[in-house]
Amino acid sequence: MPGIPEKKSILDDLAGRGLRLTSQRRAIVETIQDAQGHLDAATLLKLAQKREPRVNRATVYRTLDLLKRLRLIDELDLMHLEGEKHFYETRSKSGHFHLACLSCKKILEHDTPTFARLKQEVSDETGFSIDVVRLEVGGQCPACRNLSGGNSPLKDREVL
Amino acid sequence: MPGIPEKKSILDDLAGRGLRLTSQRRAIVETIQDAQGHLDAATLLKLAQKREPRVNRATVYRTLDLLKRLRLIDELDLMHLEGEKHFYETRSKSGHFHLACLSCKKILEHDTPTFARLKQEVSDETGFSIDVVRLEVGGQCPACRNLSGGNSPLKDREVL
DNA sequence: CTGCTGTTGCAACTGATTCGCAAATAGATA
DNA sequence: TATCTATTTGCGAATCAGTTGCAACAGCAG
Repeated sequence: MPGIPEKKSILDDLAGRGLRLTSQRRAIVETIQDAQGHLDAATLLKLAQKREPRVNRATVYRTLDLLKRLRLIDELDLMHLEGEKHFYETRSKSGHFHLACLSCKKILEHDTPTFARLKQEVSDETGFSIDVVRLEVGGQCPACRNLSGGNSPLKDREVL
Repeated sequence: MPGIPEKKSILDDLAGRGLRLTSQRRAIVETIQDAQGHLDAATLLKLAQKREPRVNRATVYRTLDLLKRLRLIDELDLMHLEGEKHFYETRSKSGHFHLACLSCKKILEHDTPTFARLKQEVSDETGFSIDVVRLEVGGQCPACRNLSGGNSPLKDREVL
């Protein structure tokens, strides 16, 4: 069973497949790997350009698409809290899932053994070979629950 | 604990909140409720216009947004198999999740008790009050696995 | 160092969704 | 039933994320 790619290996992986290590790809990949949070394409472009000013928007999208298809990164929607853009993280961080607080917009990462079991069960029960699992939870974090007075998280006046 | 809205009750729910039951809303809501599969906004527009020709695209989006915020429908991404559009289903069908075959693009609905347990655990472990859970699995269905000769589902030549 | 081929930049394009505003109308009220 | 008014709608333009065609560029194998 192949291991999940480690910190520095995405570029190695690309090279190993005969793909060219351009300065643009280097900048983009390193930006993703060094990033703390979840990057969207526009942010990734800006950060990558600090390392290599010649990075173009189209190249960012093309590289993200490449890394996605090679399963070196995961694409997240994060419950569309900030519009329809996507977010990305290295696959090495995989295994967890994301909780989005609909009030304060914070993203929390979480994991529990049941998640792994669920994946196994789904595979067993359906016969699917699973490539990607995207689990996203939207709700209200403990802090925001308290602020809103312990009420149901979404009252009419907040919703309408 | 309020029950999950039943077949005919979305319009009642809207009325109960003092929202106006326009012919457009009726057409859109009934279309969603009567639909068999998963509707995207464009398809919903076309189908709703068969019931009420005066339905406009903007109204479809506004109504979907309203129903989403009232938690009467769920929004799905279905792994972006067909572009970036979203799909919708009534919340009464909730509880299951979706498996998308990356080869034949078919969508399979599935459920397993572990899914419910997972939600409960997440809530207990994180203190989140959960409003929406979106679980989507991408992979290859049994039929497509056989067609591709039992190999790993995504070989280089398919990916690059 | 050269050439072949994979990559890139550019700018125009697409497709989904949103917006501002004037006109229409559901539903409460008289 | 006629009237009133806040809500909802249609329209078309705008936005936003992501994509594309093509000529120029640049890894890297030889």
